[in-house]
Amino acid sequence: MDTTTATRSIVDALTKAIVEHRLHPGSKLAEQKLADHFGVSRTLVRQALFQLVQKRLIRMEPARGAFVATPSGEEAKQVFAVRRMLEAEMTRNFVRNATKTQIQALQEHVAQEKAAVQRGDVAGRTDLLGDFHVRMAELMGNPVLGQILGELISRCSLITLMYQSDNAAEHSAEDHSAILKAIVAKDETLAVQLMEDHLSNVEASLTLDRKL
Amino acid sequence: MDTTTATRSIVDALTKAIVEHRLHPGSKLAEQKLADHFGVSRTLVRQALFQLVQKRLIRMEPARGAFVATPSGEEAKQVFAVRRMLEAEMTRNFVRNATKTQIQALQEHVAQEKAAVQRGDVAGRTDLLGDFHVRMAELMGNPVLGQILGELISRCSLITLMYQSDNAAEHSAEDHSAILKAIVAKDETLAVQLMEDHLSNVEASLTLDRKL
DNA sequence: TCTGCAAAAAGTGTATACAGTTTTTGGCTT
DNA sequence: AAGCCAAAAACTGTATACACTTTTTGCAGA
Repeated sequence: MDTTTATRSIVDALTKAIVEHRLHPGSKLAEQKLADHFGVSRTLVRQALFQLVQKRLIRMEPARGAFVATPSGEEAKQVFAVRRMLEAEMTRNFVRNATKTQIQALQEHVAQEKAAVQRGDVAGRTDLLGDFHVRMAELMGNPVLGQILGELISRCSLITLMYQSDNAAEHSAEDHSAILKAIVAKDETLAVQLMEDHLSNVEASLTLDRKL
Repeated sequence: MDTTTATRSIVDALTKAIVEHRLHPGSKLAEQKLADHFGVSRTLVRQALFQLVQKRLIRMEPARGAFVATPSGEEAKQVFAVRRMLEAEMTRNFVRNATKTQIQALQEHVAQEKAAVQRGDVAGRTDLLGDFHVRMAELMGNPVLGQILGELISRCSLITLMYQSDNAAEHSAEDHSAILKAIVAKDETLAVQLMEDHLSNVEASLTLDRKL
């Protein structure tokens, strides 16, 4: 197996674990334990950890090791600010250029979201709600944008875990539905506005200013 | 020295070399040679190389090694598209919120650009022209945005080297000056428009569709 | 029981070793 | 002289070794 693949699978596994909240913010990530778990040497684990540092999902302290990241409230606001910039324009472009097939793909996604909400599947729901945004970026045929957004959204899953005050994020599925409706109606201004509002709502539902 | 610092300095040195065109797209980066050059073992060099892969400045081929990236024309367009999204909004926010001190800082930067252009300092000019955008992002007090933009701009320096057809980018200093003038005049719409046009001009000055 | 401290254990940071692959070299054939 | 193949060299991918740092453990003293 080439190094890229081996390291990549560790990065993916750890990313998944963090995004799905199986690893909590602040948790220690001991290299040897991870190495044993994945059946490889520390070398590959370290390579993976360094990549996760760059994705801002973990931090490394000199001689103390790696820990799941604990983004500050300030950082959270910045992440949301960038997301609004990117996703507003993304939405605008989507309204202008999306094909029927692409819109249909998004509609199916939203249907899945609703199903997850209805059956109380919290993990699946969280996953799908983030995926909505990534999916949209991918459909735009701009992988550069898709990758940046994907990373920002990963960070958001840490942020929401740390700062969620209530379950206001449950409205997200409805927000997505409304955005999609505006897209279908080719109402560019409304779709953009709804997307911005949606992201602001998610941010507002967090208590980013609480003291630590 | 903690690992972060050691590896970081290698990443920075290689980044600088690539951005400043001392390492050309496609060049082989042999690990042992780099290790000897930096006076460290291959271990640290490899860590640095992996980070550069994530920054999209190099690519690694299985069992063949690392090479300076050769971004495709398509990728270049995507990078510029994302830059327009981010920098348009960044400019809007800047007009709204920038303090006198911040505007002054940008004015001094533009003055430096003009000086570099006037004395024919190509390397310094290229550096400063990219820095204008990074500086603006930093002044906005959003490091998350700053970092993303910084990486996109690094990639642009590879892109411009590969696809530059003429020296149309020489107009950039004037563009920056015009943008700044609109900012001073608090003309939000104009400033945003000029920034978008500026980025489109830079992109248009490249021959991104040429066959390889 | 609680505090402090020293020894031991565990963990990180870097270098090196080694297996497997790719590239280069050099000679042999045509 | 050009092309081809095998041996050698160079290089990558992973594991391991080792020095140094941090954390834990366990015991002595108050």
